[in-house]
Amino acid sequence: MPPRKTRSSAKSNKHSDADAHLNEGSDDVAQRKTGKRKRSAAVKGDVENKNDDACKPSYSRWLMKSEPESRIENGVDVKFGIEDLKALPNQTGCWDGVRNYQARNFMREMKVGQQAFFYHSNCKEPGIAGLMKIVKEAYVDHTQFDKKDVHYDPSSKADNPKWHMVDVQFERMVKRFIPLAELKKYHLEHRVKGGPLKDMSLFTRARLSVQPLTAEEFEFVLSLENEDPI
DNA sequence: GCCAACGTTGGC
DNA sequence: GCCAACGTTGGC
Repeated sequence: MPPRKTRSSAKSNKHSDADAHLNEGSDDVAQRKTGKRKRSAAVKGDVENKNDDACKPSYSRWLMKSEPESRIENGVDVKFGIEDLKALPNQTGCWDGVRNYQARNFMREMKVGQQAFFYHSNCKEPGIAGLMKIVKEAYVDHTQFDKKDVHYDPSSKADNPKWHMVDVQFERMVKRFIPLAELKKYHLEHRVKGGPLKDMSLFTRARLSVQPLTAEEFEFVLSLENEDPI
C-alpha cells in the first residue's frame, strides 16, 4: 500500500454534501483480524463519557498530526501545516489521507464541535501549534480512489470504502508553540511521580497520527500555554 | 540521513 | 493464526 503521512490536504468543504454517516462497523478489518474487538479505542483512558451500549470509553478531545514542512512523496508535496489550514476558505479543510485503522477509527468517533490539537510532525520543531475543531463527522475519503493521489489505495472498492475523514476548522494558534520535547519531559516526570501525561498517546503510541486525549491530558497541555517554556 | 518502533502482508 | 519479512512513521 502506498501510505505515508496522515494528513490533510488543501480541499475544503467541496464534498460536504456527502452524508455524515458511515457504513458502520462494516470494515473493521484490523480488529477482525486479531479477533480483538474494541481493542483500539479501549486501550486505557478516561471514562468520562460512556457509550450507551458498552463500557467502551469514549473520547472527546483529539490530537492530529500533519507535516508543516515540504516533503515530496510520489512527486507531490505533502506539506500541510496549521498555516495551510488557516489559509483555506472558511479556515476549514478535510483531514484526508489517513491510512491506518486505529487512526481512522478514532476519526469515526469524532463529533461536531469537539476540539483537536494541530500537531506538527516530521519537522524541525515538532509540537503542538494550535487548536481546531471538528466541523463535519466522518465521511468517505475520496482520495483513496484517486490514482493520482499520494494516498491512493487500489485495494479499496467504491462499494465498500475503507477510509474516512472528517472536516476540521482552524480555531486558534496556541499562545506559544508547545514543543514535543517539553511534553516529553512532563511525560517522563509523570511516569515516575504520577501526573496527567503519564500515559499520553503521543509517547505510548507514538506512531498514531490521530490520537485521543483524556480531559486531564487536554487541560494539562493547554495550561502549558500560560507557563514559561522549560 | 539514520534507524527504532511498530503496523501490514502473505506464506505456510 | 503464527510470524518473518517488509514498509512506514517520525524523532533525532
